[in-house]
Amino acid sequence: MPNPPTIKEIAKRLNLAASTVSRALHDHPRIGLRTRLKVQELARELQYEPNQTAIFFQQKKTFTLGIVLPELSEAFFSAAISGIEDTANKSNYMVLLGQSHDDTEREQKILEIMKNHRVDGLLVSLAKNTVNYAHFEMLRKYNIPVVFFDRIPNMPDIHYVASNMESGTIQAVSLLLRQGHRVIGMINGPEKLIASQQRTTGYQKAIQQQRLKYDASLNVNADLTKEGTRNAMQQLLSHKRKVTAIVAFNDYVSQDAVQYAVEQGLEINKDISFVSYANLPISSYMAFPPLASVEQYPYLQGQKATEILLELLSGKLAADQYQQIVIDSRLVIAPGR
Amino acid sequence: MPNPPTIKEIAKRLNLAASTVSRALHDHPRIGLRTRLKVQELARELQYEPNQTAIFFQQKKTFTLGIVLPELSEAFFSAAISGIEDTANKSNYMVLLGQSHDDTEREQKILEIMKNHRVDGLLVSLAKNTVNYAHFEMLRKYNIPVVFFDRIPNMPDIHYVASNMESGTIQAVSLLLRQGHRVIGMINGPEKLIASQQRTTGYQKAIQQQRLKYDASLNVNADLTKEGTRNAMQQLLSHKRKVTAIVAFNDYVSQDAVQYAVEQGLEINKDISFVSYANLPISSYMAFPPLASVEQYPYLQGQKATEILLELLSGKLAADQYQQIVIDSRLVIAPGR
DNA sequence: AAATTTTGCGCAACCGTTTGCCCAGTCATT
DNA sequence: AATGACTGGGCAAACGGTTGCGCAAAATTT
Repeated sequence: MPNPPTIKEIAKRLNLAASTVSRALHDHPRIGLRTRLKVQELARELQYEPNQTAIFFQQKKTFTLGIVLPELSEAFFSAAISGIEDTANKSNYMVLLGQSHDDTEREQKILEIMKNHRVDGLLVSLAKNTVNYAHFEMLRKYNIPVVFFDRIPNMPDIHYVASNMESGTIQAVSLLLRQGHRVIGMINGPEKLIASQQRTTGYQKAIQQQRLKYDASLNVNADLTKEGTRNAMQQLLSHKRKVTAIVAFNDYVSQDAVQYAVEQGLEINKDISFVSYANLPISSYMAFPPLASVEQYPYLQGQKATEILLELLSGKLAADQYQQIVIDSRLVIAPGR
Repeated sequence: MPNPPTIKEIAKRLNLAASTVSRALHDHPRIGLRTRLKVQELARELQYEPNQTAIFFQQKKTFTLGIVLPELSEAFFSAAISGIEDTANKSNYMVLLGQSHDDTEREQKILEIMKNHRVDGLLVSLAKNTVNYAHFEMLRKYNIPVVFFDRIPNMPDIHYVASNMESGTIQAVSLLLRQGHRVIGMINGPEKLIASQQRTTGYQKAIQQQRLKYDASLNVNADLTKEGTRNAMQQLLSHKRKVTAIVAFNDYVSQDAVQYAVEQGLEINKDISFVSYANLPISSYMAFPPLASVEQYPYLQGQKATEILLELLSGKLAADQYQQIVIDSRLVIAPGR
């Protein structure tokens, strides 16, 4: 009862060496069948369980993956983490969690702690204002592999999984164009974000496919806050051309924009229509859900990123074989529309 | 560059014993000022960092808390985990995550793995169909303290933090009564859930405070699925007395119920009104948000539960001083109503 | 029957840190 | 000058498991 049984304990009782017991438990071929069975039986009887901390220490490996992401309360991330967890668990890895709450400083601290905790590898989605990547460079020295997902840094020589917003954006804008919209506003995210740039590119391509002219003043960068969105809407609604449709950065932004439009007396889906990028599984309950939404496959992203990390850890992949996986986003038409 | 510096390394370079270095780094008073400074300087220079896995092993402590909960995609839990994480981090603990996805079997597996990973303690919110608690009893043998939160087992001698749904329910029903409603339906959760029972009690008390009679047929148990909710609504709407208000188990249920009512041609907030229990921070975007919602303070619950666990771990609290904290829920009127 | 290989197991070091105990030198007390 | 009390530091064990190497006995080959 007091102390959990150890290998030494088993060895003593059976008059064997600890090494023999260890090997027997691992079905080492050099151990005779009889002793092997004896050992395994006693181990079962004593309910022996290896002390993982000892193994971690000895093997210099913790079977732990660190996850650093901005906010679990964002549906995208809580879906992604399920993909991560499921994949990690299949390979007997556990998941250490850290939320940056979109604060770079906190992100750095978490990284520091995780490094000290000796996680085997890291899965990271950046805080939205992280522009300095020194804390990630630092990890290279410690040989801790990092795979980024979704919010990836603008940095060479990294592993990442991200969705390409371009394809989904093309589809979204094309849909609006097919529906006859000609003046389409875009509430985009922070300019430096890759995801914002991809949205811009997609928007341009879709417009130009129809031999229309791209009007940069219809593409407004906002900061994803409610206030920012409202300002962007104000700007778009006062555009000299009449905006009849909006592509919003994500569902949260979309809903804030809808709210503003309603306040301005506009009738949704008549005066103005919305498409968005899927963050919310519950948008069917919304007063005015977007016409369509670009799916970003969060679970899949988490899964792929974890798979890469695991391959890096198992040596199947060399650290400098940089994996850069892009998952095409895809437009999903809201049911019943 | 090859191996990270160790205490032994420092000791060798300074011609000291490892023990002296260790003590010097910990500002042990028995070490002279001069050597202490010398050691600390070299440590800084070499960028020495203690090998946590070695410390974990030696101290039989991992500074890791295991979190087991049903679903991070439920807003309640993603808020709770922030409370947990923040509190844990303050005391230099990290958080190991495991989602049961409301599957008892998976819950057991996670517990097993976490035990093997030697987490110092556990914070658990039960899968909704967990009725057998053997896997938790097992943890006692390993001296791993567990604090339950929100979804707590019906079991004596445990630590827990949970919100008491009764107070909020009384307030919710009272509000409806004040507004003139006399026939109030309740879509409750699974009968065996403590949270369901508390809702029932609260409902009864509020009714009886007004010298009205409790009608059990107005209190319907459902399984929280969309179908279950629709069945419950059907039952309530066909009640011989005309139901003019509904208390829904949570916001998800509420929205499903609203949807059903709308389909039946009822006008929300006129023919029928809804109050609910807060799960969704975004209900302001809903087509028909509940009139009011019972707040359950997820962040606070996570925080309190973690505080208790930390006190248990630090020995401030004995394992058998069972902490059972109940946080009163409180009705929050939706803004602008 | 001798030489060789195989089989089965033990010895001991090692991973990095902490900590109880011991010891030598220094200083202060009688 | 002898005794005692500090001061500053070292020795070695311990935490639990793994693994390279060595060695004897058994089995096989010649």
